[in-house]
Amino acid sequence: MTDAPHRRGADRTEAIMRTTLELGREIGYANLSIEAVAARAGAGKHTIYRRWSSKGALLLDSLLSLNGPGLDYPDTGDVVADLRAQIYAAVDLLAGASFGPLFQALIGEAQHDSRIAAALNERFIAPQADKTVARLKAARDQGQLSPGFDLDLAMAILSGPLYFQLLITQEPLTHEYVDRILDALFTGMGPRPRP
Amino acid sequence: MTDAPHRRGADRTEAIMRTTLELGREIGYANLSIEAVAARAGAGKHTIYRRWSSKGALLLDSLLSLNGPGLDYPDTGDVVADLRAQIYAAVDLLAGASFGPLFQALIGEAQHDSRIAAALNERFIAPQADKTVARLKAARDQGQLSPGFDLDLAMAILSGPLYFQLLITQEPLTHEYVDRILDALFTGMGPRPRP
Amino acid sequence: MTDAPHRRGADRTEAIMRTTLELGREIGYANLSIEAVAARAGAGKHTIYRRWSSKGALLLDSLLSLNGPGLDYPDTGDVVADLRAQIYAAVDLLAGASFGPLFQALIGEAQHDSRIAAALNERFIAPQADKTVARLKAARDQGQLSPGFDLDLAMAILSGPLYFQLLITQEPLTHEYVDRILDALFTGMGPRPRP
Amino acid sequence: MTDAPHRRGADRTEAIMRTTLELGREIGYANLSIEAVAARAGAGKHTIYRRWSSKGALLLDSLLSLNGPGLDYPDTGDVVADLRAQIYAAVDLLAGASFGPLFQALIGEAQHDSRIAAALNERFIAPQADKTVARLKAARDQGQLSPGFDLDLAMAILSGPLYFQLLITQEPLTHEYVDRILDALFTGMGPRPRP
DNA sequence: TAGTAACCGAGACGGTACGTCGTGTCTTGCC
DNA sequence: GGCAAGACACGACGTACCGTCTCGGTTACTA
Repeated sequence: MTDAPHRRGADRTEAIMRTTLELGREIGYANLSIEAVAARAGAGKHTIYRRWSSKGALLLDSLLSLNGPGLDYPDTGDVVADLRAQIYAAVDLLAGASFGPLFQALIGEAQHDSRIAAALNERFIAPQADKTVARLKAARDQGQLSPGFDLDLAMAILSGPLYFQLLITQEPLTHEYVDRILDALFTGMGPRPRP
Repeated sequence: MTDAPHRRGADRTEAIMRTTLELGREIGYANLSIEAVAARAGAGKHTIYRRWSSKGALLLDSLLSLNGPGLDYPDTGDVVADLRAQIYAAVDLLAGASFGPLFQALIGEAQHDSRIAAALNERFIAPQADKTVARLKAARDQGQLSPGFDLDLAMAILSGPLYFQLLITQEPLTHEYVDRILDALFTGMGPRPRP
Repeated sequence: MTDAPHRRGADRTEAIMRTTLELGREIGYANLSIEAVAARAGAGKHTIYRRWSSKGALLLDSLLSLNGPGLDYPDTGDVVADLRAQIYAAVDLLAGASFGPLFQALIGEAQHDSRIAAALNERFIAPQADKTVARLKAARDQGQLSPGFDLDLAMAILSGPLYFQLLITQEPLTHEYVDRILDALFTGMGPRPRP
Repeated sequence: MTDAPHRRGADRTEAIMRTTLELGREIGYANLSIEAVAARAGAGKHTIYRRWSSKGALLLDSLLSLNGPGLDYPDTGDVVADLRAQIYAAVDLLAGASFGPLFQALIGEAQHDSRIAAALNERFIAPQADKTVARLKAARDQGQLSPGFDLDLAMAILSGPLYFQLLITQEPLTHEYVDRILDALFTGMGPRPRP
């Protein structure tokens, strides 16, 4: 009817991904199995394996199919405000009750499966980082940051502590904590030590 | 004969942990199974399950059994040098060819298993962090850092980017990168932005 | 090609039963395990459990798959000769070197597992008994036996001592012994006691 | 204190056998394990293995420890009445609700374990049979039975159908059925067939 | 419009590992 | 020195998924 070229195929793909997220939220990633997704989705296992090579790949696609909108930076002229807005959004996604645990589990999976790691990087992490770096670069070009400002390192200082908290100490990620990091990055930690 | 109190038990425990590391290095964490460890160690599966509740718990203990010495800070009076030395050591352990992949996989496992996460934190992460914070505090008390210096945040800025690189972007962790972070923390990123 | 309806399934079923008998003869029923049958047959354990609920059920089917022909009575007009022929055949099967031990073990198993007992009865014992009773009935109808002749009891007297010898005293079952029982049944034990 | 030479030992032996019967009646022979008996009896496994070589041997001893009195034939002069009394008693024991299932299971076990079979024969079956044969012999010697009366066969005809019913068809054993067999043996089945 | 190829559900299949249970042997320490 | 307690190596249990495969029964393109 519509112009969708592979109607049946796309339907199944979406149904499977939807089921994956649904089931994943219910029973957690560790208990999730392709077998169970197939059963719940009313799909044959083959139909899943035809599309994805592993549980991780399936979840990755499923999660990425969510943020159709994507997180784009507006450039309001205020770097800090822009970064803050964007990081708030990212934190809400990663640490939110809905899909936070699945995101977290997916990053966990990436530690055993380098293909997942690569795909996760390429399709989720890098785009985010690139936008952050681009926004910082714009600020630097406009003279808001010193010419020697290390863009990549700044990005890492903004992201690292958050992922550290998410993955390692497993404490809740709050907006307040984001503020502290932003503050430290742009205001500094205080006078340098005198060795 | 000797004063060894639980000779038989301790013997098996050590043998199993040794085998776990050996086999883990050979075939990787994902392919590691309790069954295989038992077989290789000449132990019954029950003997393993009696001690550890999961593959992750076994690997955690096995890895922690390695650095009996632990990484202690000398206080040379130079905070930056002391931190650098300690972080170098940590990075060499986490990213080293020997056990780096296993450490990484263990952190991955912690994302699906909250008991592993808690144990990992309590027995590996927190002690390290505490020492770092203590060393920073000593420096602050001695006036080498400003009174408002946020110790915990500094620790997070030192650790976060490293774990980010280890777990997320999966790029190699170098001493040079550690230097950049230390530099950024204590020297600053440059003048603050003018919003 | 042919009319075989469930080719793949039937193939595995037969292969598994064949292996069961083969392995059972080699190592005995007590040492037989579903695990070992699966391994020898090149089958997954699940494939066995899908068909049979226990070792006993598997052996029962395997043994029954043997005598496709079955033991049928010809009616030559001579009851005793007909019975003799049929009982000889039964005794040869039950006490034969090939499968006797397995039959015996199966009857043993039936003592702990009432489902086995029921199936064994229904599919092996009862058909045999029915045929014997039918042959006796024909003889009685033709006036070769007295009208009050107790068919069921006669059947029990023909079978009981044989199973007693097989299962309880574990002495070898000979044709000569069958003859003695037949003789006793139809000729009598001698004059009745005078109380 | 008393003259019992191995007081502690005998105590344990009895306690273990008592527990075996108790537990056997509760959960059935198939589910019975030496481990469970030891636990319930508050005994070490070693203490059991020191005395019995297998579950079957333990149960055999336990069951035999029951009928301290034993079943002795009075010789009232009436063979049939004497036999009837004794067989009633045997049937009540073997098919009784209390220990019948355990007896039955033990006979089942004997089919896989020839040591059990031998012991069962020697200590339970043969003594019974011997007494029966002896009683029959006395009757024959007193002229109550014909000189050619086959004592062993008569014993087998008396026992066989009962065990057949107990072990094979698993129908209840009644006194009425015993009567039918006695009747057939001593009164005959009717006129011989004319071949 | 008929044929035909791809896709699909269902699920059988050979595997691997799971976590549990019971075996029979052993070691330890109490009494 | 017998005993309770239970650790130990071992082997099998029955289950769960894996990833591959075969089977028919629809689609939906192609000729």
